[in-house]
Amino acid sequence: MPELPEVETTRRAIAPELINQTIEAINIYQPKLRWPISPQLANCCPLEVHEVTRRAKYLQIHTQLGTLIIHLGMSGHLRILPQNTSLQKHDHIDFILKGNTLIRYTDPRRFGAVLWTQQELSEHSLFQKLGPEPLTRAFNAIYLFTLVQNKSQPIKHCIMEQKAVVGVGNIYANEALFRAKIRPDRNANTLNLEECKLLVTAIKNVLRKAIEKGGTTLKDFRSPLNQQGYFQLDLDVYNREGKPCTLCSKPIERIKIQQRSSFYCSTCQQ
DNA sequence: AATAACACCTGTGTGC
DNA sequence: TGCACACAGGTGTTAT
Repeated sequence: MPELPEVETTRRAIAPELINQTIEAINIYQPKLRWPISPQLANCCPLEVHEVTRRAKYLQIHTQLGTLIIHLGMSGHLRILPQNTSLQKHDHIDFILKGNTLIRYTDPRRFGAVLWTQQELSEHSLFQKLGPEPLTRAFNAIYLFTLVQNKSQPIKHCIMEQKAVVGVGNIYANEALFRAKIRPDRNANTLNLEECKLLVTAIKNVLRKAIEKGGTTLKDFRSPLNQQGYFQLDLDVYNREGKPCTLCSKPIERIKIQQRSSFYCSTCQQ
């Protein structure tokens, strides 16, 4: 489900519920996520939340004792619910707030993670190898052009790896490459500076627009307030195999790149 | 060291 | 209906 726009949409929805509030209890129903949930997690309450931030696709809930780190994996989501809401299949964790609210973590495939750390986040292993945030000046054409020089892999994989840049997943990688008019299977080191500039701009624009629209709801993405996203209405190539290109009407093609479905227009993208 | 494939897990859709 | 298989918004680990 979640790439950067969906994670950011989630962050914006839960932040007002959490900031300056207290998590009074954490109920764990299923500890087997990507990494087993530490038993310590249930024992650290009450937690006073100071701030809710995002780095790449990770949510960071900062408290007086440490930080909760949440990753939604492929199918995870958070919801804001009244405390009497009954549990359903795949509900794994409840964060019980003071008052009548809880925040519930649900994740059918359990590729996501909920971690507790008292480390400085800059020293945490999860954040060591991440590239720059896409919506900052650190992610720019010269940076990407320099990095791409010794990359012998498809450019689509390069921008999805969370090393050249973070937050880009399969939907937005396809969409950004279409907007930049670059084929997803181009070897990264064949991009010239101008193409890097177009790609950087396309990534920034597509992510900004998707955040504005509350993310992409293909199937089941909902914000914690149960609102769907609307960026799927703006998709040019993702999941549009055989449908006409929005620019030239030629049918969109689908290929596999590093095991992931990749969609492009063979006329508009070079 | 860089790159590609695999693994984790459940649900859904398709074709026989 | 049932079954087998492909596929799904991610990423750490293992193999090449």
